[in-house]
Amino acid sequence: MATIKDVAKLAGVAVSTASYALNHNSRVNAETAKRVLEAAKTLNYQKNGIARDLKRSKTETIGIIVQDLSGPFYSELMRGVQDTLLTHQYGLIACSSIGGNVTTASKFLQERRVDGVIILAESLPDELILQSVREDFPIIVLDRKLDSDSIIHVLVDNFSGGYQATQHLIDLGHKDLAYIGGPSHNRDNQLRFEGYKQALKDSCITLHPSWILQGQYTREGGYSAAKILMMQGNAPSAVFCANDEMAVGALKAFKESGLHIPEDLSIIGFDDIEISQYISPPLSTVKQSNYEIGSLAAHLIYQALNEGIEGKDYILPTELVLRKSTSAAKKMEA
Amino acid sequence: MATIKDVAKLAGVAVSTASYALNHNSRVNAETAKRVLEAAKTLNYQKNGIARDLKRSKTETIGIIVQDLSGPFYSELMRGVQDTLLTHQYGLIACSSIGGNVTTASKFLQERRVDGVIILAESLPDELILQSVREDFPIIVLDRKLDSDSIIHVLVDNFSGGYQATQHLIDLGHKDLAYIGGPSHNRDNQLRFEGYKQALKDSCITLHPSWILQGQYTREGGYSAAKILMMQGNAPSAVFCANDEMAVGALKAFKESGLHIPEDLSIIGFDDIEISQYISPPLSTVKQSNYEIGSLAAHLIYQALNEGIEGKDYILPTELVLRKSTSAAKKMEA
DNA sequence: CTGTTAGCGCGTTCAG
DNA sequence: CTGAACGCGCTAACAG
Repeated sequence: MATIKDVAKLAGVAVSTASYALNHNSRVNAETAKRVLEAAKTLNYQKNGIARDLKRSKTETIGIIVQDLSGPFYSELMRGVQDTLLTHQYGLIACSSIGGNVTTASKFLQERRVDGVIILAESLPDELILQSVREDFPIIVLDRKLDSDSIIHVLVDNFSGGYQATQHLIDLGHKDLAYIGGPSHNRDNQLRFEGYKQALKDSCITLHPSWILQGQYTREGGYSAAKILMMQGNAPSAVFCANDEMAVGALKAFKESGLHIPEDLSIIGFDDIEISQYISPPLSTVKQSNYEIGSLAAHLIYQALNEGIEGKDYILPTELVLRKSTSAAKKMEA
Repeated sequence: MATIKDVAKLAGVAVSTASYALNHNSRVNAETAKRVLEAAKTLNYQKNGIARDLKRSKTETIGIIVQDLSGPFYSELMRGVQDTLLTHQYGLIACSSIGGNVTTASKFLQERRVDGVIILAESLPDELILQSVREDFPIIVLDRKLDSDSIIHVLVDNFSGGYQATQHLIDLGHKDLAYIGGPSHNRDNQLRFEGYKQALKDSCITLHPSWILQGQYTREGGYSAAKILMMQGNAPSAVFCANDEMAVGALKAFKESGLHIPEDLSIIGFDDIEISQYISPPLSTVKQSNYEIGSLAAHLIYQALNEGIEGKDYILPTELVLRKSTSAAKKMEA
């Protein structure tokens, strides 16, 4: 447990000199520096990063709080964050929001252990975030909209995405449009649903309550929802699933029942997850660039830390990705 | 950026008193404590965790270094770690090993920012780990075996797993057993292969070199290996794939060639990844309990920190998971 | 029993 | 190249 003092003593210099030498500051004579470095090696000296951070009052590290470290969080998003921070020489550490408010999440948020945080954890209470607002501590929230202009939001335009997906089906001539949604309290889901409703409204199509189903955002949920839909008798001609996972499940259910996709029924998802392009037929979907979200979040945090920005909100557009699971409606009246 | 000093000043007490009050130490009179707490609230005081850690020389946080924060790392394992640390009131932060040795990984390892680390990142150089060995800093390595008795290893018994899988096929009457392996330098793969060879030997079955193939641990690799196997003419009656990914690929290849699994050919994998149970037929495989590994790792680190243990190594057993991709060999000679 | 003084942990950095 | 202050909170020892 050698400290810089030990190194200095062994090298026969002052602590300050040792510090300069160890940080390769040129004001130290090469000879001396070498002696210091050797002493450090001999003693197996390792700097105490905590002391350093304390003194410099910065950590050059950003924290990201995710719902569950063990869950499949958005990997593209994480990659975007990582890549961007790396170019700015910032480190990244992640923690999960589980465990009440004595967790690492609150350490990140309240105890200055990181220079800024990115939050992607629905279960983290609003209050905890709001309480953590303070000068010069950028907080980027990706999973909700909070009422504070010290918080920067990066969100996806879920409403438009839902609208786009629905409008696409309508454009193909579909009028009987089911919606398989995610958890009802989920904000993203609500907005996608709003988009769906608005699109129907704008085309004067009446919403059919029995075609509004819940699939919990899971593959199994989508599967069951699709089964229910078929059991009801009056099947729709197209289905908009609020995420791709459910769409995959629903697709399976429809295919099992002998329906041909997209000939008999069109299906569109949301998210553009990886397998969407591999399943058969490849899934049409609405894409949100998670990499871009992550990268933007990281970029904003860097800016906030180094140049300063006003707490602005960013809403990223969604993009329709058309593959093979949607096609023109059959002419029923023909 | 209020500090404890400001709080003390506002409350009209000494800094030490403020500290006691904030930590709910009973030696401070309730009245005074209340004044302090109020002052803290007024000033929106938040303790500087870094200063605290520095003084106490411990962080009560464990770091886990994974290959890639954005990749699909073993989620069950992470859950095991999380659960266990939580019960001991330790925090967990994760970082990835990418980015050279100026990364957060080295901050974890060398700068005392965490009380201990768990490593699950093949790309992290051995030297970096070895350099980081020091008194009272537990390091648990899950992905390799290092030559230092200050390092604790938690590994899976890959040899036995390979043996089990092979023996299972032998028990079913198979004698023509192919092996589709992972990267040859990969330790896990080597051991699984050793297990395979040993099992053959113990049953006096000669190893057939043209049935030993390489699939790089990827689905595509497994697919190609299976194709090659079939092109060779003398197809085996059973295949042991060193991981499930390759087994999935191989299965696809065999099915495409019109083989019926398991009637025409038995196939067994390794890892028990999630999709193994969903594919058709569900894959028989060798399971390693990742949750258990994670939980054990966390437990060991806690013990090392609080009670002390000798750097011992732990090898966890594997378990055969029989599903539908293996069945009795056809009687060729009948 | 309550509150205060003072030193510590460790590295950084300014004035000399 | 060095001495000393500093960042901030903790805590042992002491005084009232």
